Order: sequence, then structure tokens, then C-alpha cells
Amino acid sequence: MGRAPCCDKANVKKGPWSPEEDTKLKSYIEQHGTGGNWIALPQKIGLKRCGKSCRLRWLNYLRPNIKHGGFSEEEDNIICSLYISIGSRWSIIAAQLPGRTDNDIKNYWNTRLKKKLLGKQRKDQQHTRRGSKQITKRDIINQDSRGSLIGPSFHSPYTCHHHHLCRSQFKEASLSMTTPR
DNA sequence: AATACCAGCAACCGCGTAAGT
DNA sequence: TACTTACGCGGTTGCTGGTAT
Repeated sequence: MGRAPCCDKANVKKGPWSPEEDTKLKSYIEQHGTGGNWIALPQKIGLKRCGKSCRLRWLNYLRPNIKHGGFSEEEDNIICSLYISIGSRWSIIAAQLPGRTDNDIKNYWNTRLKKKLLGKQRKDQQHTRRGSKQITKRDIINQDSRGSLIGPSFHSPYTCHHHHLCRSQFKEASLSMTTPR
């Protein structure tokens, strides 16, 4: 059975938004608002898009005062410390960073910040455990196809209930990152 | 110059839940 | 109270451009 689709998939365009679609959506919402119904909105303005897709486009790109890229050191620190305290609640984290969207922060975390934090953590571990092995076979196995580290070596402490070390590892890594040198 | 690989990011999917009936 | 519908969120996918071989 499964879940009923939110729209007619056959008559809905997918993939990247064209400038024309952006203009249509933006000018309509600026004039009339969303009308409290995202699903009806694309039909109203003649867009062959799913309501969800319109909502996402508006929230992440078309909305005024959206910032993209160029995360500051301060923003990095806020994201890291919030991630440690609440986990991957991206919308809550985004609410603390004006102009940033949850999607942007999520991408930034997954592609860069996680590695940055991990690199820092590794450096610190090597420093404290001088002479110990550096990268293990397991580290390599734990790397997914995109090269990001997965598995016990880097769980979110709030999604992993099995590894007691996760929480302390995160805290340790974060502290070493947030505290000024 | 061609190909393979990788990183970054935009967008989609599906679930949980709030709101409406 | 039970059911339906739409929204919001987080995880994941897949495209694109850059870099390495």
C-alpha cells in the first residue's frame, strides 16, 4: 500500500528550478503570500511543480535575507555546540543563525564541518597518544562511498544509544574546537 | 586530452505530527 | 474520538564542477 502521494507525480516537473519558475513563485508569494496551502499554490500560478517542492524552493532560496555559504568561525562554533547538545535538529539550529536555512546547515555539517571537527579530534588524539597507530583498517571500512566517516567512530550521540563513548567523543572534539588557542 | 574520482550542494522522499473535519 | 490531509523535518540521492591520474 504505502503512503498516498502528495501530488500527481506524472504531471509534476522534477529537478532544478529554472529562473522563470523562480520568478513566478517569488512574485506570487511576495504579492499574495503562500495562502496557507502549498499544495494548491503551484496550480494557482501555473507551475508544474509539487507543493512541497515550491515550499522548499521558497524557504531555502527565494525567501528574502537568505545567506549562502561563507560560514564564519563563530557560526561553526554555534553549529557544533548545538549539534552536541541537541543532535541533528537542523531547524532548531538554523533558528539560532539568522539567514541560514536548515538545509544549508545540514549540507555544511555533512560535507565540511563534520570532517573539520573529526580532523581536529584526530589531531588531538595523536597528540595525546603519541606513537599510537594513526589510521586503522576499521577507519577505512567505516568510510562510506562519499568518503565521509560513518559507524561507531562518529555517531551522533543522540541517535546512537549503544556507544557510551560517542557523547564524550563529541564533547571532547567540540571543546577542543570551540576553545580559543 | 580523456577519463575517473571526489566534494559540494540542490532537491527529493517518506515519516511523524499538528490541524481540521 | 477517529480519520484525513497537509506541513515540516531529517535523511538520502543524484547532478555538476573541480581535481587527480
